[in-house]
Amino acid sequence: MPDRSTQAPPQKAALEAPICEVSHIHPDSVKNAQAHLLSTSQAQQMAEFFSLLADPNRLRLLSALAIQELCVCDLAATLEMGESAVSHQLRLLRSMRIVKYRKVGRNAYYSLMDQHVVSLYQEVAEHLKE
Amino acid sequence: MPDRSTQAPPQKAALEAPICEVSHIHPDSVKNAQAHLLSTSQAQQMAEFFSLLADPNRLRLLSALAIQELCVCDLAATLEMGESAVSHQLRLLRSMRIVKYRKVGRNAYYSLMDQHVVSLYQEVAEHLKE
DNA sequence: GAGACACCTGAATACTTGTTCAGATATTCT
DNA sequence: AGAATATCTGAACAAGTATTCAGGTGTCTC
Repeated sequence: MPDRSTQAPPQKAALEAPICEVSHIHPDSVKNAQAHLLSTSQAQQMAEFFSLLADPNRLRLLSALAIQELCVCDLAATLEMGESAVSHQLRLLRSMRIVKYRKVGRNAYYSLMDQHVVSLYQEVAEHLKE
Repeated sequence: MPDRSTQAPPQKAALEAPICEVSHIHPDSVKNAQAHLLSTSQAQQMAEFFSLLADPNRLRLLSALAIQELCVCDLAATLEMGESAVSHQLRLLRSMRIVKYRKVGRNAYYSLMDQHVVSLYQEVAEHLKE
């Protein structure tokens, strides 16, 4: 990590002006940062994943499923929300392969795809204790 | 984890009807799940945190800051977005103590508060490779 | 087969969120 | 002091998202 600490920026504007029209930036820093930057598609994909965890109801659903397999109506009763709402949320979680389900008669029993997500949100829970 | 596997639910409706009016649920499962459920406030707080990571531009900002300290105009140039937009996003990240900044003259150099967030999104990056 | 049940789905509404624009603040340089 | 620069901020608009409602599918029981 280059140390530009308290003194002024290394070069005022780089006399040999590059492609960019704005001259007040630090071209070397920008180049270096761009080289390690997350690609747009990667960022998009990750953002979609985090979006799924960015809702209180979905997190509570996951915390319930972390303990035991549950059917939709039990989840609805547990969280005190409508079965339709639960179903919609579960569909989202299913589309990202975070939960799976199994049909038994007219019930659908949902469970976590793996414990990965649980360890993820436990990490965040610890981070928030500070 | 209680195994309700392929056979029918343990009790049809619990003859001694409890507080709830809906009788088709599995009261024991619901109670057990509720006992381990994430509290509303905890879920809310965690959802807010994940929301911050649920945006492509913010993730790209963080990936740039993971490499080196950068000022606002460099970040704007790196991500090819307006300085105002960058500033707004940085304010959000600041409010959750994910980034910090230090003023040098008229520049504001931003950096990560800690590496915690980086390891978090690297975990997700791996999860998405499947 | 008729009816009840558990769940799913699509459309409509209300809410949340990101970006832009215009202007404000603070710092440097002459 | 005045001009230029770097960043910040608030309001307005556009885009995305959650919830509700009404109805649809498949399964079980009588």
